[in-house]
Amino acid sequence: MTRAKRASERREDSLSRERIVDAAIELLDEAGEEGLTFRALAARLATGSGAIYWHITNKDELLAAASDVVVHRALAEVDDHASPRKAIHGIAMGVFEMVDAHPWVGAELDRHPQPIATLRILERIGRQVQALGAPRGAQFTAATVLGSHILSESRQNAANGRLYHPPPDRADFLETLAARWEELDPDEFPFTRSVADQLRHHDDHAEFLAGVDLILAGISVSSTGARDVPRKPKR
Amino acid sequence: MTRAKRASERREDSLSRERIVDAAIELLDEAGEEGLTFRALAARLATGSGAIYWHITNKDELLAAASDVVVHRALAEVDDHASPRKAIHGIAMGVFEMVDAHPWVGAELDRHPQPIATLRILERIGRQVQALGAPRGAQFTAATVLGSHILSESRQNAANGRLYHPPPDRADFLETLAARWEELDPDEFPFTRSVADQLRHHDDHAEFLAGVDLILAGISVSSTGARDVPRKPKR
DNA sequence: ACCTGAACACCGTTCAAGT
DNA sequence: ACCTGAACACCGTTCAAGT
Repeated sequence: MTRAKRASERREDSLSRERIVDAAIELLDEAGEEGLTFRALAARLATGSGAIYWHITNKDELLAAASDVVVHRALAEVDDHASPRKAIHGIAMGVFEMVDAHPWVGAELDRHPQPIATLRILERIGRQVQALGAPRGAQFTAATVLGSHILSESRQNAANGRLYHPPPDRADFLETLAARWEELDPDEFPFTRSVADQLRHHDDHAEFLAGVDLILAGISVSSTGARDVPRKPKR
Repeated sequence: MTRAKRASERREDSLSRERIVDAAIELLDEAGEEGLTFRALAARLATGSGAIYWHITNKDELLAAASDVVVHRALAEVDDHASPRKAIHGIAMGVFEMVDAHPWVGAELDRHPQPIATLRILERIGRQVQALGAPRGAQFTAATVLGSHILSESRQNAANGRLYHPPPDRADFLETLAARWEELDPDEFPFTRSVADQLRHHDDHAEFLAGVDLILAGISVSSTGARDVPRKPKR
């Protein structure tokens, strides 16, 4: 056993699922989703493209594994021990910054339904929803809504960041966006036009957390409303 | 002018952006995202693949145009004239069913940030948020949160529906999902495991609208809180 | 102006052949 | 058991040549 282990580690440059996934993450971070090809990956690992298939089923599995690693690492750094509201803010910001640093994760997380990485996020949010005292039947809804807000907003932010190369000045970007919205047809887009100007003073982080708090407010209303109902009805 | 118009309509099988987009929608509905290739599209339109490029810039633009048409049609059938809450439910269900019928739209809508189709949805929701009396500064947040919930949940539902071929019995699918969640590591996934059993009696539509109402509750709290603040402060 | 279809520069994946 | 790299069956996109 010790011998077997030593044997597999003897050449630390030998191929392994872990090394492949790490190299894939590097490639994704450097060159984006289109930068991850089996040929480029094989070149980086100094092997043939076919070798990768001995360790990994296909590209989908590779992307899922890469996402899982990145999400896992990001969540490991989030501190849960504050109040539920603060902990949820912490999780939200952790995910936000993780997707900002690895934009491809955002796309991957909802390409497929419920990959393990998404469950990890749901789990961490759900624990805080429980701590918040939400009734049992409402916890799933609450966690899901929080999760989809966090992921959507994170993805949106990351996508905006990578839209142009090189990334323009933040204020310029918002100005361009606001101007575009203001050019929309007044008959078709009255609401969108009416909020366009707010984009000019848009604070991503503040807006993001305001959304989280809006949902938290909804949760606390639902909780108080339903808390009177005993789990096992008396009659 | 009449002559020019007649000339362009003389052969109703001549290529046009509109015909290309319609054919693309057909192909996407029949064969999914991977079914849309320029070769297949050209075959269906009885032309060469290069001809399409005279009318459309590239595949991204084609997907965006196809999504816009489908979203536009779906929203046109939604009735806005009920109470704001009912109208928002109507928009939500309209989007939900549209994505269920055209699963590829769900993926497309958040592949790129703010394509026109997403703005259409935001617009319709935003009008109702205004009607709800949300304060000016909170409208954007409220509409965004509602929009991301609606799109996430719709996409999730559609993705689940297409996961297996042929689609299994609904109850079987939920049972499988619940069982998988219950097999997760108890130390890593206590919350997820604790709600797994609820999946067995999961009602998609009810859960979806419960999420919408949760957010609406949050909006009304924020609104009452802020409504006292006059738009133009007196001092 | 608009269409044709071969050609280009790629992909993911497979597989006989090696060690 | 694990790796190699050529080969297969595709893609999106371009472009000279046609009408």
